[in-house]
Amino acid sequence: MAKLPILQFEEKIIDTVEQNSVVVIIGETGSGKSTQLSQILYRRGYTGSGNVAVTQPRRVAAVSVARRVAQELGVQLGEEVGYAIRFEDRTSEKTRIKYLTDGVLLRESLSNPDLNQYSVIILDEAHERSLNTDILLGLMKRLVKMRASNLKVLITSATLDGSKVSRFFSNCPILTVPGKLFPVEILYSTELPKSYIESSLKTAIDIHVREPEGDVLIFMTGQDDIEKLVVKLEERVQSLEEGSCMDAIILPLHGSLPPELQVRVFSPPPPNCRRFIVATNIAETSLTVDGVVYVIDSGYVKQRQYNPLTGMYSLDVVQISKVQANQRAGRAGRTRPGKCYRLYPSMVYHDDFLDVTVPEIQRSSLAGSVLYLKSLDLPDIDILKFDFLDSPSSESLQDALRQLYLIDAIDENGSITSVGQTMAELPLESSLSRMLMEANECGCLSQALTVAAMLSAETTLLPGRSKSTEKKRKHTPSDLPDGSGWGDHIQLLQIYEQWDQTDYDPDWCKDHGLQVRGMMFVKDVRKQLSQIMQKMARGSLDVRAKERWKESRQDYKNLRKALCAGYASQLAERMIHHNGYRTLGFKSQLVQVHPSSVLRADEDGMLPNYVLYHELVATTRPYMRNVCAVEMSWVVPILKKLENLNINKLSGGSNQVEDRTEEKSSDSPKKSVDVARPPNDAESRIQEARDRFLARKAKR
DNA sequence: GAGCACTGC
Repeated sequence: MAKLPILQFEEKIIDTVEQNSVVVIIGETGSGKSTQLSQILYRRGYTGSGNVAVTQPRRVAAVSVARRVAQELGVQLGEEVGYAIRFEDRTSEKTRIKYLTDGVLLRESLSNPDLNQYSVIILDEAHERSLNTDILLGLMKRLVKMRASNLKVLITSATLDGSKVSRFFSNCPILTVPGKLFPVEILYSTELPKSYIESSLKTAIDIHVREPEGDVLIFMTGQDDIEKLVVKLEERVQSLEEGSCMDAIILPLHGSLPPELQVRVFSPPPPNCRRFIVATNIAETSLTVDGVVYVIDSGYVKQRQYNPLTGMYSLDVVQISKVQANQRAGRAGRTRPGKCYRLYPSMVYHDDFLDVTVPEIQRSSLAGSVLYLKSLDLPDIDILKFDFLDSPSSESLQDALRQLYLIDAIDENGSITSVGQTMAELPLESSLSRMLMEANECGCLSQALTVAAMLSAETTLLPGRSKSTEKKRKHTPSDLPDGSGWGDHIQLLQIYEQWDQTDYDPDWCKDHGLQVRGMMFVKDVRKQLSQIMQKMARGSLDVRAKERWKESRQDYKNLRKALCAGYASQLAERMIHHNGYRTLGFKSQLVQVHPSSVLRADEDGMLPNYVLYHELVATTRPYMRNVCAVEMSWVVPILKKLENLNINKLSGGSNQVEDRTEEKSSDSPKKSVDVARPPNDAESRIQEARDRFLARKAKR
């Protein structure tokens, strides 16, 4: 077996690490950085006083790389080499090299901020810029100053721009290790296509007819487009003259595909047969398909974004970055020289594409992260001045502070409260952590645990979207409990309680259109949460706990009250004459209850005056997803708190921020509630891009 | 009367 490129750099790496606390290592795909760096340091005695930690953004990566390294060192997994991911810790006293997800390292840092069990911390795949990696980068900067004598930090990245990370760490050295990628020829379109599905189809067939063997990987934005293209490809391939070219297999690949269908891409094709894999960006980093020689890149991706001014999430089709385009192209060069067909002109790539993907920290709600950092209680850290590689906007940080204040996690001066301290220890969104704390006071903790666990698995819980959904639909809704009209949280509770009654029968899930894996995940989460809450719980944590009020009333009043405390920053008030709502908060939004909700209207057809919502999503319209009825008397004190909110004080008074709360909260709705959103799919986006491109070309 | 990129504690 050929030596991995990184091994030729062993001396250089050791020399550099010896002389510096922080080193950036740029290693392209196939350099061996993920498996070899830890072994080099282990071999060279860096595990004398502590262990080597290697973080990974994904669970599967942590497990598979650990397994590989254990094999290479000829040891049992869990002994000298182990891994730790949520629900699974395979390490022991003997462990010297530990692979873990970055989320797990953050949790460890909570109970041991100095992380002194480690002598080396390697942040792998830092270029992916996951929210957790970004927070770890900030923490490492502080940690290397404190532990300069006994800690080494290595940051690895696959992209060529290590200078930014190096500058962040006071110009630390950058080592570059070549990868084992074959050259990939890039072919641009001369125009932006009218339809990117048609254009992908044409390119795919051209490759099939003209090019030698090798699989084709096509990047699309989502399930819908993938299914359309798969159908069209099948038609076209069948209409080709028999014997004119080799056989073809067409495989879809996306996250909502059941795992047994996902793994089909790992079995090699029969001889004289070409595979077409039509995939989302799951094939960009998460899954590596062997045998790909041709890549077709539409240049688009679906990205979830959070707007801190409105509290609204949206899933938008956006142009990819140059880094992403190159990552996609690289997928063609893993086994031999390949080709990448970009369905956009090089001018668009150079002028329109961002250099790097907008990091997750600038696209997410930061309530959880801010609470986490506050809970570390680092004396030298001011949250609004925290040293991030890329700072989130001040709007985003203020949004997080407002949310945390409303749910009592921080006080009016921005200091963490004892409630907030406990909340940070729970692996949940802060709203759900707060609900658990309140439920513990209200005597409904066991129910709240169930609701929190069910919401943690929200997406996997939805009825499977098989083709039979249409038929199932007639039976399923009546089979599932209806939340007694109070709303979706109550329904989730009732679903789990029914499943519990069957002793967690997988068939019961299938019969009721629930995903078995999703429900098993809920069970795991509930168990984990119970363990954490055990030490402070005031009542039973058992699903079947008989709570004192349960027999007499079925209005779930205590649970809804606990929910209201948790969702104090996610409340809405119904309009006077119709069933539209306006959100109560910094910037009022006109929203509607999502049609899938089980919230019930009264005999006059009116919905409750006040509701809480789990999430605000802008799809075809602004919707509240997962709502629950609350009472006005619970809302009033929260509104009072909202009136007195002073963002300058919350921010620690350290920066001059304009307080816009006053003017916004008095806003009265002007527009109708039916604010439809323009279409948001790749074909519409490409039309817009095409218009822009043609206009610009005409000018030149 | 809707609609599901991808991760993770």
